[in-house]
Amino acid sequence: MTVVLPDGSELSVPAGATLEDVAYEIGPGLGRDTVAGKIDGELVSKHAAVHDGAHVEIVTDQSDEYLQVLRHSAAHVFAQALQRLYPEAKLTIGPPTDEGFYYDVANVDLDEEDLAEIESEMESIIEADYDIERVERSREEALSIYEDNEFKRQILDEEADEETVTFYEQDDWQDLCQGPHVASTGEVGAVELLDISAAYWRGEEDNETLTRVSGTAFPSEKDLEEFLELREQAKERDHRKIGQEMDLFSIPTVTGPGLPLYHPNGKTVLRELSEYADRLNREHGYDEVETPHVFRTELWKQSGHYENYKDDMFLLDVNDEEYGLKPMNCPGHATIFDQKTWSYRDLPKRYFENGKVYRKEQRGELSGLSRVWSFTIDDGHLFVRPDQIRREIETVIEMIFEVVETVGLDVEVALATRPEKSVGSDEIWESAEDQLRDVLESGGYDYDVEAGDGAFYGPKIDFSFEDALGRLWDGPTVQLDFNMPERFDLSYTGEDNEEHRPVMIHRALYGSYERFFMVLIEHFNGNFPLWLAPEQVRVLPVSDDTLGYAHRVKNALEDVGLRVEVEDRDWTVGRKIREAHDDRLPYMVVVGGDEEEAGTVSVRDRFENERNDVALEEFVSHLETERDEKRVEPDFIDAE
RNA sequence: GCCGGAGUAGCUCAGCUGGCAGAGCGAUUCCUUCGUAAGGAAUAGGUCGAGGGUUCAAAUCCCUCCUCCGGCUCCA
Repeated sequence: MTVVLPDGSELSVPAGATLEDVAYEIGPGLGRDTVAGKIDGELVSKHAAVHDGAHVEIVTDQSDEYLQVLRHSAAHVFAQALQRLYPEAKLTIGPPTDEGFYYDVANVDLDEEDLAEIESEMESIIEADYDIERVERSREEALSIYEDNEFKRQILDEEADEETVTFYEQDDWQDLCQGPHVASTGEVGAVELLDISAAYWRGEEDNETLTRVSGTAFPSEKDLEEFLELREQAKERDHRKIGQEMDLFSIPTVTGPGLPLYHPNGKTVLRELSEYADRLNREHGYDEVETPHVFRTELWKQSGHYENYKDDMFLLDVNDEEYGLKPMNCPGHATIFDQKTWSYRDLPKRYFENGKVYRKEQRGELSGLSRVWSFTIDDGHLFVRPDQIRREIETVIEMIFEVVETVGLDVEVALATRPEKSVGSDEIWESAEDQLRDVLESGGYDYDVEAGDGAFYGPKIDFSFEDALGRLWDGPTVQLDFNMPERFDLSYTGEDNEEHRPVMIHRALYGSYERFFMVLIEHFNGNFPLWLAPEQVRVLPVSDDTLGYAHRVKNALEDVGLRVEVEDRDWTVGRKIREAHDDRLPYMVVVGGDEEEAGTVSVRDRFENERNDVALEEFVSHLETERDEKRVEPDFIDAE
């Protein structure tokens, strides 16, 4: 039979060959170095048998996948160490992750102080350099080994359909596992246990709570140190820390959880963002609307939110009538649409509102600005004819990419398709999904398909961003909705003089301002582009003698709408510069007697570039351009 | 909501084997008027997250609650 190698070439191998055999077939050196392999893209043990026509790839310690294999083995080292110290601990699953590995265990009580002890036990296992061996056992034998471990038994019952299952052994310890693993525990190199948390068995809330210990592993101590260093640096970018440092926002205990207060600096950034969105919306034919923060629950019953999300809504009793803070803007917008009759000629109708909504999220979920109880959606709702869906979706995606590119973010795109529980006919779902897919394809966008992840009312395209720690958060979105028009009995009169049902499209360019702000803070590390910077220029007089001139410079900059302050504390120039850098100013200008006489300024930017004897008008006009073009970095002084 | 960690001055944090609540930064006042990353001195600033308990004595030990952090689960 033949297998296909990564370069597309074919290799013929004897029937029953394993990946390791394939590697030896390619070359004895590669055979010896083989750690694991991939068959049709799936990481498997080097002992796995290949099938005819399989796309195979050999994993050696030079491969990207090697780290995954090594970390999987590190999870085993952890589990062995744990069971040496706590023989009663029950193992469940312990896979590698992007950052390291974890192992979920039961029947053991751990706190952070125990980790150090386990870690040193792990180190002695690594030092002992036990061979890691793959062993096949019968199902019966496996079941008897796990007589007291209902989790492993469940795995055997549900996942192992073969009569033999594989174990990996090291020293006197073994674990039911498909592998692959490195050759010996010594190969694991450097490990560190990072965290202890809880996880539900099989990820289901009703199941047992397990203890999850997560850690990371690298081939060498040096790699581990580098990783930990990067992790520390990432924490420095945390929006909560920068938000405090730059006086952007706060979430004091007294206001309640997840209810952020925006300080003047933070509000300035948000205002710039909303002005940008307003401009884009106007350019694309949106009409701005406004709706209140609270409605009779009748409205939420009509929209269906009440029955689905009642427990997560803030409900109020007003004169014996129930009201609810709005968790979404769409019912309000649908109601506006419903206030008059529409012709097919009027569509698409595009409404827009920066609407603050309130959702009582689970307490354990709240986190900085990324998950809050009150947030503002840059919410757009489009009421369209079925034949207009494609064009409108296309435009929304263009708008989203304009925003994303303007700020220089990386975004991941996912098409979420019909879930099991959904409303709407097969035809309309199929057509809608096709149109979304088609827009993504013809636009040449890279995207993943998340099958069954759509909303119950329609398919959607989600755009997500990474935070400083690499966690993904949903941002912009565009969603089709077949449900809301039904529930609000929306209609328009068609060319045929019959009533027709419009389709609703929900969309947000930022997602929520809160979350987008969080992503931007971490993305820029607080070093906002000029157009977003809360304070754009700080004027630093050399001494009190030039305070007057400093204010004249400030006025000249403010005349073109720049945000400027004069540093008038009686500090040394060095100190003023230091402070302005700490405050992440894009630009500072130093003025003294020389500048006053010549009518110039000395410019310094956040990259510590300096340029003296600059004509004020030249600086002002550059800043206007830099701001209006939304350039990401200060570029008045070209780096030489 | 679940498991683990944490909450002390405006900020960052020390004190926590029980015995007078501390430091640095910031703030205020005074001196200094300074040329490209911290000039000097003095002063003020605290219900130690909240409530209860143990004790002669609690920031420190115990209980309950609140809030935050890391994961899990959830996310219209």
